[in-house]
Amino acid sequence: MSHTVGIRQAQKLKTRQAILDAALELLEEQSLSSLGLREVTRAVGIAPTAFYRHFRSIPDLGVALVEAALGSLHPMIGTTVIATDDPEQRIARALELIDHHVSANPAHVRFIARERHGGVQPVREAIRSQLDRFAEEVRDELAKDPQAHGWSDADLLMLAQLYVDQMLIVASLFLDTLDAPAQERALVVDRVARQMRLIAVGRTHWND
Amino acid sequence: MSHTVGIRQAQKLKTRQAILDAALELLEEQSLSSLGLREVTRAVGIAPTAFYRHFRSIPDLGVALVEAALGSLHPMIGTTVIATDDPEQRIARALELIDHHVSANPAHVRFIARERHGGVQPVREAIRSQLDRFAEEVRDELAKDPQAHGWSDADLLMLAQLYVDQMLIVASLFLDTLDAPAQERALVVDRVARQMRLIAVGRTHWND
DNA sequence: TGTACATCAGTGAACGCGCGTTCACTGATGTAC
DNA sequence: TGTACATCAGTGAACGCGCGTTCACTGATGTAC
Repeated sequence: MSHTVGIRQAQKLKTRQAILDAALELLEEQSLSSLGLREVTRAVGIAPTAFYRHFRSIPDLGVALVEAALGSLHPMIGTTVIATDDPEQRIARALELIDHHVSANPAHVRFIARERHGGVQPVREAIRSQLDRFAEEVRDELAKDPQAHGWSDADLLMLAQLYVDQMLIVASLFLDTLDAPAQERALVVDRVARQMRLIAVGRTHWND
Repeated sequence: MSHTVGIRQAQKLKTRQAILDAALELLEEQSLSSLGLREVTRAVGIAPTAFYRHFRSIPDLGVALVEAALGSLHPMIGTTVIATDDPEQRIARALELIDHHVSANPAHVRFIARERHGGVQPVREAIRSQLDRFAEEVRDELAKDPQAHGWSDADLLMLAQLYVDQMLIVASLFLDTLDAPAQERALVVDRVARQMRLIAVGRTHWND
């Protein structure tokens, strides 16, 4: 009656996750295009051939990592973009969310930054596809804002894309600053906050 | 009397350049961290061991490529930033210059985009160092502009950094659009022009 | 100008090593009756 | 519930191959006299 997950399937998922975790850790210090299949399985503690039970190749594993890194982020878009009416609080809230995410998932963020323009085409495409989705979702959120009156759909999309690119730049800066002294970190946060403020000012006066 | 360059030295420089060229071409389809020494020398048509007469390692070659890709670009900063008083023409001129540069040096641009966050630390650091110099140079140009009245040095630097980041995003977009139909290309140009326009608007009203 | 020696860019053989992939296998889990 | 068979995640040996690096070398170029 109760169709349990199945011991076999559960174990398989566990191994698959172990492969993803090990790969992500190895990728902190190298690119996907130089990651070895044997290197990964050695880190997991399984035979090299077991890899093929889960992925066809390393690029295939990379595409799965893109999904793991970005797939779960879409629900966050809504809460980040709207948040509050005060622009200053909006910026602070966004930076805080990015900061938390980077601190909690540094390897995921590094992987995306590295492979977005990396040497493995299917992975580049998977990342681009996810980022395009983010831009559309941000645009849809922006459209709900009363400030969006008088904005064409094209203008909303270009602003959304600007925000998405900025989000990645900020995430990458935060990543590079993870081990830096708090003082230096504060300078970076201050700087990106100013940049987002300038964009907000441009947004306010766009239709002047 | 006339100290000629020396046949030996001239030939050595020629081989060195051939190595750099071959590496750059191989890097169109892969990352530096997976580029092989033998792969490069095979493409050049020299023995693998000859590589060591010019570079200590592949990362060392990568650092030389950074210099080749970005070192000659500094003089361009001045002409790009000032150019004209009309903001709209300034944007058009900047996009044109980036377009020309990407069309003329696609492999250089791809290399920088790929390795900026790539898996080879000394190369990442060389790129970052060059980009920091660009930001300072842009800031210095911005400071000369009458529009810079009432701007703190920190504000000028954050704007300069925004411009440099934007320049890289635009270069990367142009690169991805090199083989695209003219129509799609025009859409991308239009979009980034709008984004730069929004930043210009933000700049104009920054001290309101 | 000619000669004798020094330099050094590029060669080619050799090395040990880790790679990705194949294959037949094992044994625990799943399923049909 | 028990039994007999099917499935399939993970194994381990084997393969051919290209890798980075070492070393002693060659022969054209450079230099001192």
